[in-house]
Amino acid sequence: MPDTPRLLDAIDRRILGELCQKADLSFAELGERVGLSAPATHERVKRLRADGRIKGTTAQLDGPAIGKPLLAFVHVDTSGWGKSPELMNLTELPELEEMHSVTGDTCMLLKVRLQSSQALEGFLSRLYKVTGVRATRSYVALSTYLERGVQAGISEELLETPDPSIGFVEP
Amino acid sequence: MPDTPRLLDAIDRRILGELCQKADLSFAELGERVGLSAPATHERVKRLRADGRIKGTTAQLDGPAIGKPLLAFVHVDTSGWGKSPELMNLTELPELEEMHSVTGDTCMLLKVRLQSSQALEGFLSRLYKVTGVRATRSYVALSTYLERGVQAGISEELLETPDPSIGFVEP
DNA sequence: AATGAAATTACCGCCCT
DNA sequence: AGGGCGGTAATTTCATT
Repeated sequence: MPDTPRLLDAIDRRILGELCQKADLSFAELGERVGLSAPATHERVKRLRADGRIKGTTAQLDGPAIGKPLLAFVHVDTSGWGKSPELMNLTELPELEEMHSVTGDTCMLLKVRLQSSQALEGFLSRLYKVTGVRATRSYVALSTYLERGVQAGISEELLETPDPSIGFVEP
Repeated sequence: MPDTPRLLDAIDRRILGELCQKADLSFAELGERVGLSAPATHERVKRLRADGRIKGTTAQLDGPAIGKPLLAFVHVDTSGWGKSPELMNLTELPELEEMHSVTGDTCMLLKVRLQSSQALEGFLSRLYKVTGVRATRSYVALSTYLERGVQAGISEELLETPDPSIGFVEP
């Protein structure tokens, strides 16, 4: 299975664009939107899955509506680096949604969605029991203005050479 | 429309647990897993949608496989507060996946997925053009160990009173 | 265009107020 | 008696060849 089996054409992108917003379309409906017959569309989607472009389809749950009104991002400073088995154990907690190692002043970035601030305290307490965890910094979400999965589109705009006369620095 | 129309029972939670992992099960299959007939399961799912527990279903795209290998979290310092129309314009960029206002030393937290580091530069450049944006700090993901949507489960573990003898502080 | 599977509706019965 | 909920059967829509 090659890494980039085939190139995506315009129709593939439109299919991905539709499916990442609403995955429960019928193939007939999806085909109509992209200008293909149902079976042809089905074939495309099967290919996109086989090529690993589409990893699967999931239901989007509403955090507050299922009892998890609190969203937080936790930066973690560790003494060691990367994937420790102990750290990976946290993965079993359904409250943990993301775990990335990142560049910058911290090593690990976690995204957690919790029942309450008490649960956040419980989570941090759990985190500090992991050997190698030095310190944490938490950012609690006050409002979420946008939250969605990977989008198919790509902006030309961002690839333009930035105007050097404007200039910016990260401190 | 009441905020919490009905309470979730054990079967609802199991349905949510299945669907947030794999939303393209047949109702027959899903029903088998939770111990209900297909129509009864369908009824439950319809209710969970109507009550806003399930917001929709989406395809999970693979970032690298669709040409976006770079994931970054950008903390933004703004002079004003909250939702400015100018900031909300960024929402149109498919590279922007999340935007939250957060507690802590920065005001806004963004999640972006991009084609390249050049595109990240382009994005930051675009960001600095928004009035009120003072400074940014970017965390680029080196490895993603876990990335998933809202999970249905809730850990009892985190609600236990933390052992006060351990103790921890956020600096 | 045809076949088989699945979603969806209709309708009936049970249980617990 | 009635409302909520689940089961079976019938129908329509959709996936798949």
